[in-house]
Amino acid sequence: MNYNFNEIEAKWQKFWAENKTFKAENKSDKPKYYVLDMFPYPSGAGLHVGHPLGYIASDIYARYKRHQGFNVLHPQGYDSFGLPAEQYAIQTGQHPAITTAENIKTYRRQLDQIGFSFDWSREVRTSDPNYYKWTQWIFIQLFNSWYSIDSDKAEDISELIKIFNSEGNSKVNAVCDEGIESFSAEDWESFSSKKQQQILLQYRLTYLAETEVNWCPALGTVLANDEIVNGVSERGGHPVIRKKMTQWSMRISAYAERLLQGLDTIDWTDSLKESQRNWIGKSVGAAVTFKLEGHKEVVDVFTTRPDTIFGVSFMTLAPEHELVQKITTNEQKAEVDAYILATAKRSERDRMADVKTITGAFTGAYVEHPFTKEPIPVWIGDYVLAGYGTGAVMSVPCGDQRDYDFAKHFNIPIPNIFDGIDISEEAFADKEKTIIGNSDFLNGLNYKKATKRAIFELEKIGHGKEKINYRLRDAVFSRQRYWGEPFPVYYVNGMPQMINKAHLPITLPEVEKYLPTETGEPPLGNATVWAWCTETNSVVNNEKIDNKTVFPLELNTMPGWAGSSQYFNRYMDPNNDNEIFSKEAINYWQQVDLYIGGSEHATGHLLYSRFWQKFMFDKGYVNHDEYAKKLINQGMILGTSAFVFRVEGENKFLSKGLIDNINVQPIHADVSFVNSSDELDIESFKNWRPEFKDAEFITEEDGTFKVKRDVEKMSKSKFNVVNPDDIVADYGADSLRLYEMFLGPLEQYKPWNTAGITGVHSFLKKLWKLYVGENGLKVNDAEPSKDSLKTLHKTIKKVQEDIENFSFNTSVSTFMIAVNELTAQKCTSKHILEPLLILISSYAPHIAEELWNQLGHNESISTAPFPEFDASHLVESSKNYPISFNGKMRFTLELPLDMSKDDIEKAVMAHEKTQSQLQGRSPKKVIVVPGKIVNIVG
RNA sequence: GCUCAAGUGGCGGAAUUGGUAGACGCGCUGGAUUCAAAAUCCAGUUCUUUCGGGAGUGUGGGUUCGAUUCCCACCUUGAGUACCA
Repeated sequence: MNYNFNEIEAKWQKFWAENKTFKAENKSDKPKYYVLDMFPYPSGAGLHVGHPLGYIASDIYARYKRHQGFNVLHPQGYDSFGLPAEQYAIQTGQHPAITTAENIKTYRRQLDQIGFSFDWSREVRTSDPNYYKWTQWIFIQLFNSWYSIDSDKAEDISELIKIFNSEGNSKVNAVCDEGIESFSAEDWESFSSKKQQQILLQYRLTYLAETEVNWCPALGTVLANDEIVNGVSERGGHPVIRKKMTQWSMRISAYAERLLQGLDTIDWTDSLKESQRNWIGKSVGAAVTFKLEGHKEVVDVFTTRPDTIFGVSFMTLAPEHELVQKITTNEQKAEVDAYILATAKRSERDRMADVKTITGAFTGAYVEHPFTKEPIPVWIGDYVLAGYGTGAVMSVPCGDQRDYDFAKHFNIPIPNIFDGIDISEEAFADKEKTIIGNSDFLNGLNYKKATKRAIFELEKIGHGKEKINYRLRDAVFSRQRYWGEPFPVYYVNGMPQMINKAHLPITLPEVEKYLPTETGEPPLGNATVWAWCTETNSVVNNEKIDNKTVFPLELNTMPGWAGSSQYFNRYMDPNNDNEIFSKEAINYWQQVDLYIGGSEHATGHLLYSRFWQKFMFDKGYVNHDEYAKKLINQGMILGTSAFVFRVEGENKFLSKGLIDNINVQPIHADVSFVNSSDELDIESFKNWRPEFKDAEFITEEDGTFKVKRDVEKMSKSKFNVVNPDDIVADYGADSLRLYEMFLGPLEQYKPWNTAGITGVHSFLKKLWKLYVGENGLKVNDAEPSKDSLKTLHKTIKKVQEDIENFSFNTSVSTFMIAVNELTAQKCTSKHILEPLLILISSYAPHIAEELWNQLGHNESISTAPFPEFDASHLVESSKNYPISFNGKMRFTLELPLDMSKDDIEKAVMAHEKTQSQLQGRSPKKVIVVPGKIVNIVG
């Protein structure tokens, strides 16, 4: 009987599906464990071997936890809204829903053949109306909330209205828009309904505001900051410009501090936490107000160095700063206008690329120093960003290199306020070594004390206060796209209203064109049949829109991250039509215990979802304000591209060794044309593209044509994609699973090399032979040998440690060693081979399930308990214990057979004592590692 | 520039708390089997050597009886971020 992996794998995949082996119940006597994967976007290209890496790891862990007696939730779904499907629809007219459904089918087939233990009864799709109904519902909850600084959480908007009614807004301490006018209770009552709505909008957690956005004309939509790479769109590489538009925004800035603090409570990788910390960008300092001479306005700045306030020799405003026009004197107007025009012309990209050139202009205006009352000139310069802080800085050239360079360039004085520091060459920015001088009441103080004192003095004269600034901006939530969640919003007199929950979901309408309308409205403006409102809160679904009586609906859709921000909670109760999830479900599953996914979502999905979770926590829907206890980032599997070299200007190809000094152009060749010795199959390559048909190929002396190999990201355009379908067909899913783990540490980037898979494949064949001989099963009830018991328990220990440390690569080696040893020992005992199978079943479930079944078990191996480790089997049965000492010397200690671990330790200790006395040293500690040599630590 | 991660054979990578560096796999070399090939099995495989050894985990120092592991400085690569006041 041979190892027929294709037959075995199909058989057990069918069995698991039919018996719902991995269905998780929301009630159990067992402890719960929730293992989550980042759900995939179902792209048209299907899966390549890099995609399942994280899923294999999480599957091993989920299966391990089941063996340990946990009730495991291990769901999977699809993040199925997104731009590629829409772009495809624009090009072909094919409805995104259709292509998405097809892609999902392919993904499902590909995932199924790898043998994952997903509970598919809990599948979610973000583009499914039954799912995005709840995305819309959360949006409404956010709209109906504001952030109270006093209670430090989201509160219901009705509470805020109550406060406005009774005492106005002067005592309201909220995270809200800047510059809201204060009003009394009487004022509030006198306001029109529209004015009241406008004011409330400035407090809501999701709000409509005119914001400067990243507009991508080619894609016809706005993009979030994390969708832009090097000034062009991540998708397609189109140019992006800044543009003012009315957009929905999420007030994530309200949660900046909690998002930062929460990082300390979760077990995520340090590098990922660090990215989030940088993205949130907290800086502690002071807000300082400078009076403008001859104007009633003031200039507010934010600074992290209030201790250097006496070093201020000029102010710098961003060119876009609103005061610039007002304060510029007539003499300076021409120069300032010219400068503003010049900077406006420069794209964001140019500005980023060229940070060395110092530019700026003097406005002619002066502010007054709050303490010395000296006049300070006000400049504008594009090194000050309009979007950060207040868009204005107090420039301290002696303490900040940029201010220093600016001052040098424009011959502005550079007063020195540091004791004993030479600033003739560069600014001095070392806070630790700072001693302030030349600064009135701050003289002689260090950075910390001077900062405290400066803030105290500023507060005293009403010119400033302590302030914490965050780099984190509110997130723009509108997209001018078709293939996304519609907003549950309609407008009355231009003011947004929420559609009643009873009418949800507001489903996507059919449109003829997926491009924006001719008047520039988003694609949903093309709909002629859709949901519409005849009067407030009365929605008619899917009828022809009657333009006379209708209140218009929001035509934007939500961004990609909307659907992925609560999916992990929806998995707990995915088919619930009445609630996003039941109380029972969330109380049982609580939160994700282990989350595995890529680190590319560090400042996107992984930040937004934490924000929504904190909001859901504030509203009492969930029990934890962090949803994922532990997160692991799997590294990417890279492709090994193959390059052929074409002589510049000729249709002639040179083998790798012949290039020398000839001018050649490297061209990607499909990796399927290249064998493991890097030789190109010239015929296949010629037939690949018509232009290569008649090309000339110059081979090496031995007649082969060699390609150059290079490791790159796996991608269709680089022709280095390896399809898991082919691997499964040739070697089986178990081989694929083992090999992906064997490639290297989970979190590391590593290249794929199909040639190496023979190693794990032959391991599986050996494993099969260990159990099955020519006449069927070889396993019997024989007493296991000491050596076999040792092999087994060594393996149990190692594999358990490996899984708990997520070092899946080394357990594959451990299995190989175990099978080799047991084969050499001619082990046939079921007391060894049964537990071994359970260990392997997490990694290679199909073969394990088959052998388990042949051993006479009717239940799936996934229900078997994890074997217990017994250290007593690991005690050396050999007589000799080599002792490493002093690097060079070795002692051999003779000990009786079958000594206990403690006795060995005592014996070694005694021996070591005499030896070390001879050496003139005394030992501190003796370590006995079962199964290994004895170590002495001095 | 800043932050983070990582540098070990021809390659992917092991090495637990500082204790025999290179497990395991690929590749390569030799052998067995075969008419032959594939497959399988066995042996070898860090470098160097006068066959006694010697050197060796990016480089240079340090701590230690002992360092791939800890400390300091530097170099290289990768990732993220970028005029953040």
